[in-house]
Amino acid sequence: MPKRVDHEERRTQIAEALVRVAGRRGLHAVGMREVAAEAGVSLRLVQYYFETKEKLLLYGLQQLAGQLGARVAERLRAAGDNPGPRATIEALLRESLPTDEESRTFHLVYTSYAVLSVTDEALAAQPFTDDPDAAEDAVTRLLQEAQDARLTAPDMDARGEAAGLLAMSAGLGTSILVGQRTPDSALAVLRLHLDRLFPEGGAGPSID
Amino acid sequence: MPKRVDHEERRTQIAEALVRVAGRRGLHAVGMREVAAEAGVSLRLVQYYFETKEKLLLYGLQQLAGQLGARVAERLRAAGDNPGPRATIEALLRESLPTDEESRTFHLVYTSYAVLSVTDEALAAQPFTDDPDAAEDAVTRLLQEAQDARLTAPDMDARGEAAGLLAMSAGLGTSILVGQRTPDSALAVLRLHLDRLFPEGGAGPSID
DNA sequence: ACCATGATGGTACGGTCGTATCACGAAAAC
DNA sequence: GTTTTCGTGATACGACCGTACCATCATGGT
Repeated sequence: MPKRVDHEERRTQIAEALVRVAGRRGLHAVGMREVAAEAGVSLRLVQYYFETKEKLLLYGLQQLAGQLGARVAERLRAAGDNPGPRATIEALLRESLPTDEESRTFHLVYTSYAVLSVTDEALAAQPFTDDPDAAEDAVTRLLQEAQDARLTAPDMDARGEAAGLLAMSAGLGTSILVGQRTPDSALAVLRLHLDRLFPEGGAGPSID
Repeated sequence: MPKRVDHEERRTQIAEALVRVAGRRGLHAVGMREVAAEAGVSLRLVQYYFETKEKLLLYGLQQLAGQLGARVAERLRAAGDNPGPRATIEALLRESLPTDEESRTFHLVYTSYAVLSVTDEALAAQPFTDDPDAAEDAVTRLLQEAQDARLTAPDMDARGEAAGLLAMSAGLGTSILVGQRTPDSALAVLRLHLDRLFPEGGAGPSID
């Protein structure tokens, strides 16, 4: 047999090129040829590792979803439980805001996928329900911890608040994306909400 | 001179077809020919009234933004001030949720435009900053009224809370769109937030 | 009655897209 | 050393897209 190439590595390389192009020119405008050029390979190679464009998009989505999951997990682990639930949640939500250029690209492409998945049934809707559900679970857990530690109101609906928090964070992210709001003002809005959720005095050390 | 046709009416008719097609197959997939077929006119006519596709999209966006503004204004007028600020805000935000098929199409296409506007500089970003700003002003005003009537905390940051409320509403709308959340559960989350904003006892009659 | 002109239909053109086909190099297996 | 098979390149094909061009019809002004 001839030289064996790590398929998964190539696929990742190409998928990363896809994400870069999509972030620059919009997911709707990416073509196989442009992805190939961005990845530094020939068009044929893109076809070789992903037989069809649909599969390429799907793989790109999965990779993006994986990155998001990994990023959130890392945040959770890095922050640990030491700074207190409030700071952990704040760090988590801040991560999910398109602040720097990288996360901006990430959010743009992810949102593009989401919009496409509504009409293009080929793009599985799983990542758009499973991942948010996982995030909701995580935030819910953190809120419950805070509740157990008497940091929040005893009658707080942790799951509902988590859902609201994440929805607000997502909405703020979109606002930043379209240029309506600055990352700083979005963060301020988020903090305002968290301040009401965590009555003064019980908050852990603020990270900034 | 030959028969004169109301250009604005025709343009509206074609733009409505555009929105219908975009809601069905995705904004990225709409072509001039399909829009023409949906509107019941020939391709040439679409070209005649909108010289280029970009102008067609722009017109469609403006019309969509106008519809949104009109819908919100109507809500504000219909609800009036009689049910109290809380109920008015709730009605406002509920309107901005993709509940029925019509508003679902509306939100999908509007979101598609928003995503496109990030990379396609041709699509003016104004509607994506002006309209939300107007909505924020309206909600801020309502919150201030409520604050003056001692329905909310005296130290509430009306503008910040309005921004958060709208962001959460937008995020919930997207969740509904991608099938992660049902309209009912989204509404419940919204009410949960409003309940905390408006302490019990001061709320006006609930509308349902 | 007869034009001038707005409205409309039909169709062709250049380009790009995703995909398929053909061909070749190179290295592991025997 | 030959053969088989993976990896890679170049290129062609058919479809569709947005746009442009040309012809025709209908009608209001004179």
